[in-house]
Amino acid sequence: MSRYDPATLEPRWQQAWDEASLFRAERDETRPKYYVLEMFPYPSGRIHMGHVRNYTMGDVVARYKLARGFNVLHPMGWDAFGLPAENAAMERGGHPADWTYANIADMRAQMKPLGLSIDWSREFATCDPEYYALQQSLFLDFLDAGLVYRKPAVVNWDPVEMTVLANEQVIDGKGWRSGAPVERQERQQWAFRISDFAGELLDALEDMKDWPERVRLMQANWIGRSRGLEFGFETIGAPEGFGRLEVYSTRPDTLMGATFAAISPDHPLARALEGNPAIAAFCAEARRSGTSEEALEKADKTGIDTGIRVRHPLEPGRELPVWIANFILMDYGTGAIFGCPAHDQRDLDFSRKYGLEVIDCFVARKDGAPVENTAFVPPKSEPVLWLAGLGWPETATAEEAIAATIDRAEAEGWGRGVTRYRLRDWGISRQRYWGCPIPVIHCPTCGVVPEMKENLPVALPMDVTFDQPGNPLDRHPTWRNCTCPKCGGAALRETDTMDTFVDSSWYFARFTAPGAPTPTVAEDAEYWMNVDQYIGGIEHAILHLLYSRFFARAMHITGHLPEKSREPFAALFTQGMVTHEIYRTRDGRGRPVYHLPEEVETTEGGTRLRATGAPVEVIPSAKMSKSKKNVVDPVNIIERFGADTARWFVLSDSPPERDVEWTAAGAEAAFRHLGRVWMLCDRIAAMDHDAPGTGDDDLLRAMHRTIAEVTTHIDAFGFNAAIARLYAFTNVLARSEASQPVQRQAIMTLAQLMAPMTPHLSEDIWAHQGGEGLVAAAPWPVADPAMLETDTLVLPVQINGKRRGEIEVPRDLPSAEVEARALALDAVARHLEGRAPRKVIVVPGRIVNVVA
RNA sequence: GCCCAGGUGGCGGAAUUGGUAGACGCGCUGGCUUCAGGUGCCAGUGCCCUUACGGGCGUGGAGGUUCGAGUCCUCUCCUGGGCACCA
Repeated sequence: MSRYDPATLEPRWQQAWDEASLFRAERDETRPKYYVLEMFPYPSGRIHMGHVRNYTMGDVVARYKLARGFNVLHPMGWDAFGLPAENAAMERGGHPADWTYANIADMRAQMKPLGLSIDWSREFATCDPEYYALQQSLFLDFLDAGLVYRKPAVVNWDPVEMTVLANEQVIDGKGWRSGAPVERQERQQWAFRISDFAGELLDALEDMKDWPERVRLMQANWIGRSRGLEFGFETIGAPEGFGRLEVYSTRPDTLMGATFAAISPDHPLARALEGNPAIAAFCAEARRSGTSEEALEKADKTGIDTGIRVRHPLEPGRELPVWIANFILMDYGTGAIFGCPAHDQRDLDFSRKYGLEVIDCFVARKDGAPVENTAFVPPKSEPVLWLAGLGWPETATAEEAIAATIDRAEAEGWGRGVTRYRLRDWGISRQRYWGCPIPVIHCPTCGVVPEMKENLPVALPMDVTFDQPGNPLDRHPTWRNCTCPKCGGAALRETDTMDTFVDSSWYFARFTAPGAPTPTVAEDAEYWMNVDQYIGGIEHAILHLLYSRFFARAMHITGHLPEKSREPFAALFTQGMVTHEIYRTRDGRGRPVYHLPEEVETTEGGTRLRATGAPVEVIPSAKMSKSKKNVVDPVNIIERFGADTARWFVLSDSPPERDVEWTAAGAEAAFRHLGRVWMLCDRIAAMDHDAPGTGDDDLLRAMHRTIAEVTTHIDAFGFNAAIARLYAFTNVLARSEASQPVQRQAIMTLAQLMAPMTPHLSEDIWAHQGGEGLVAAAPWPVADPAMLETDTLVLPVQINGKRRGEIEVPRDLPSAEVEARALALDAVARHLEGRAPRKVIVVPGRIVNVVA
């Protein structure tokens, strides 16, 4: 008897699939297509268990759909632009392109042994000049269609590195590398007009039933539609040109409680006042904090009185002070608000800090007390008792009061109702080298001029260094120099590159025609689009997916995608992370020291270091991270156990949408199980073909039930539950004494049902049992409904909702008879203690409950 | 701070529309095989009381709806994720 040896078995079958071109996707209008896509990876150089899980899930879907007769498209590529390549160049020298392509080669070599059913002929990287040239042509088409413009936007500027920093690179207001205080700076930025699509992107979510509810909710909140009042305050003492101050509020019902107005430090009025050194100093300080919403919300609320005042629109005699406040965002609304401290916690904190007045507009209907240190903010649909209403009923809800205020403002002409979105336009300019150059030219005579399509790509120069601060494109001796496409005069190239989210916003469309000279090909897009199943991490729930939805619309408007592709992802699945325990000890000074899994051992006495026997603290279920040393390298796992074990384990232990904890014991158990299945196959092959067996029918019934259950679970993405059924069936088969032909049928069906998860082992079993062709190409087994029926049922019998016994009854026994048999049970008689039951509930085919 | 998700045995988790809580796996315990280098097989395993029969308690906590709640409702605690230049 030979041993289960994945190291020899797996490469053999990968070669067989290759030779059969089994996963090569060809357009074929006579067959239904199925496009399954996993979010493509960033080429960091090493695959991790998260990749294994993500791509295994996609592979299960792809292989299953292939077996169900679909023409499957399952491609792979690389999200290859981005900061890490530049950081590597800075730290180690070399060029980002070399680093990136070497990483891609390494990662591809690590992925291939997983045996994924990928059409590798369609592979590309977003940093390929062929890809970004087409992205530049899309940009020009978008520009032409009015979907792109330039606007000033606020960025994190590191004055030492002379570069713009990502939010994650700003730590406590300082640059992560330089340690220099970061400044908020306004720069001209290219932006996509995604906010023009805000309403549409929001409304369309409604129909996207095959997206997770929470992702749709997160996107809806992100887009953030609100209805409010916009109006202008008349100002007193403001500089020339600032006669009115436009404000926006979603709570105009609290206007009578307004006690101050506040503007963003980036508001034009604030800038106009910077002649005052105190104001200039305040604004400079405010701009020093990060630009993220989180940083603004968490920062202490501070402000400065400008000395300017505004007139209350309904009580012209009342004047409100105008403050500059650090928590007002220039990007939202008009960058100016009126503050009503009684009904907004931030405004209240601010008012208490600076001694501003607090006026209650309404109080709770029961025990309504004036506001002290907690703002009164009940749900808008709740009736409240109005102290400062504007003619609406004394117990109106905020919703009613808001509508009434807007109506009145419009009737009296001092304000208007406005629907606004929280969603801002998508700023795509990055002052970085390793990205897709924005194909425009700055001409001293013609201004901003698009590059001509025949000159694309605007290619990144290779002769650059990263040893000085700033963007290498800015300081390149010749790259910027060009001629203006309009007037032919000397001009300069744009040195900003595009946000890498642009690269990933259309790669799924490019996969439908990866070699074409145009971004897409109509026939291919028409046939392959949309992505039937998209799979990726929840961390992309908002940005990547929202940008892609916008991009698909923009590509439709510019003629690159069909109408149906406005929503490019028919179904979305968000998978959880792979986690692992962290092993921690403390050094002499109490600082944490982390240990690799192989450095520790767990016995009855607890977990200890192998080397010293020192006790180790175990922290469960932590995201794998190099600094915590709790990473498991898939390459090592595949070497030791084979790809099928890795695939089986990452699917088996947790529901796909949740995190899975990698454990060495679990991986070993998976390996042992696959070995058992393999030996089972061997045993069945060696059986006497003609010897009589017992229990043929039982085994066949179990087999058909397993087919039905596994199929249902795979359809519902319940891979862990499918695997549980496969375990159970394997146990049944292992104990079966059925005849050889029936056992052979059972093991071959088992191989088929396991094939999406463990494709190599399944091929081997299939071949061993004399199956025809490749199991990967065999049609999916179908359960015989007649074999799923049973003649009798076991019904639990409850007394007052507690299970006390069970009865076995014929399937179609009438309820009255079921009731009689249940009452005849000893346990029922004992609990009734001679009394008649008050009620008996019989749920046919389910349960009997006796109410005593 | 705001938004979202999740809490079920020692562990990962299972459980059509509200209908036998703990499937399946890990771990652990006992036994068999004698395999000496990660073996196989059998049995048991939520907690507590009980020799047994049987009983009580159990899905983060508190209340509620129901013949019946892991599932529905209200409040609450804890953990994880996202927050626009990380990809």
